[in-house]
Amino acid sequence: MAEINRAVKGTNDVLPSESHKLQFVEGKMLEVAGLYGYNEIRVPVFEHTEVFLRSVGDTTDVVQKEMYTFDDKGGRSITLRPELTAGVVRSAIEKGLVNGALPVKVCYIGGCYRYEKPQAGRLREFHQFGVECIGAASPNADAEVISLARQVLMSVGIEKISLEINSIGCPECRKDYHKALKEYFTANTDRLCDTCLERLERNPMRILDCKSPVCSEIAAGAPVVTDYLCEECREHFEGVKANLEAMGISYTVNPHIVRGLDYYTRTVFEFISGDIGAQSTVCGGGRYDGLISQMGGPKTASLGFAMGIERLMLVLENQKIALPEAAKTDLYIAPLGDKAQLTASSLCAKLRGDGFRVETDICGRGLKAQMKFADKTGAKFTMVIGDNEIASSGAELKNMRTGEAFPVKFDSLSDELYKAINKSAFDDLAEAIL
RNA sequence: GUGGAUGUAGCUUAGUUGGUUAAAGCGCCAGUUUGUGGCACUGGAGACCGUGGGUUCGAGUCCCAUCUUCCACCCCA
Repeated sequence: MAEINRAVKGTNDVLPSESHKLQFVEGKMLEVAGLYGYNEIRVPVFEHTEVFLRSVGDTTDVVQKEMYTFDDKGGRSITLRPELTAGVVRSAIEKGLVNGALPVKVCYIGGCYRYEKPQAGRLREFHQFGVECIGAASPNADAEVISLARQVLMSVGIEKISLEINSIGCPECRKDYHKALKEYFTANTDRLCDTCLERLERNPMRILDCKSPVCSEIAAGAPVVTDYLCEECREHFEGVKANLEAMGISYTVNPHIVRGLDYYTRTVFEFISGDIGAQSTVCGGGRYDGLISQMGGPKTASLGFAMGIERLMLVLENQKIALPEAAKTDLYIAPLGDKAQLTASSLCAKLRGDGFRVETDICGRGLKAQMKFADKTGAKFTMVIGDNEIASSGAELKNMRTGEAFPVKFDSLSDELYKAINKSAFDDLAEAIL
């Protein structure tokens, strides 16, 4: 197929028959975030490349080989955001949010771009929902953010998902840990895979989540981060766990979760589903106490998470979790002839003004074809208008589910329709219960 | 970036050992006499058989390349 009618590799179209599901899920995200005091922030899809180099980290795979980077016509190096934290933090510093009332609590929904090889749950354009809590150092902030993520998942109907947490310490205690790790892995140098040999120099913690059987076998016996935490980090981690328990949130400590973005400190966590293939992390996040100052702002303890919306939708699909149906047309008006068409247009305008979902023929089709269309699109009611109806200023309102019809007057149509819709919904509900 | 699988109408597929105008179901459109959907019947539109090469008298069918999609590695949401 020619490029002109082919979507770019790794991109996805959300078709009109599917979009209501996303609207529902995104609505829940914003709603739950609101319950915790988070308001939406919207930041640009692209930033100066430097923003990501400094935050995400120039040793990460994301920065090294996955970014969409280009020079704009003004000679600036621009990058399509591979994640949203960097831009949000940049904005919070630039617009002075970090100098206002703390904590700054924001959430976001938006597209992210990474040049990766697509597979299940991994796209080149994908969407994240996330929150950032800037200026909160206490462990109950960590637990609250985790609770928020969990409530979002539950609000869309997901129950089968596990939470794993870990603490990777602060830069201070991590030094000791890195040293211990290096000693341990250096003793096994001959058996590690090539990439892990490189990691040994740059970031030995990454060896811990290497999937190669040999490396993971070696990693299984490696020193555990949580044994190397300094007193403050240890206390913080204990505080996080105590708060999670107080909120009735079950978790498992997995000392091998190491987030791939450089800015994380102390608490890191993931929500993991076994139902969506190899890309099992639906939500990942943690604390990044050093990031704000690293980006040129004041020293501000902060944390957040990001949730992959496409992955979340995969979980819903694979766990067969039902979502609300798309809204249907309330009334389809079928006119017969030109004069009736004008009357139909007039009635449509009135009803739509009153907030009803109303459709009429815009293809010049015959009555039968119009009824078929109304049926296929799931219209709740139909109404045929011809010369007789114009003369009497009234018509029959037909319930498409039951086939019943009853007369209504044009001048009280909104009221009649309102009643009919409610009665029908009530009858359907009663029928469903019985 | 590395591996494996896939690719025929909008969708799901058939297409025998390569042989003339590439089938079917669903969907779509229009009809089956006078102003009413869901059923049935009839008809119609719609495919350069992913793309480009090659082998051959002849290729949807064989070979090569390339792209897409899918799956895994890697990475991460």
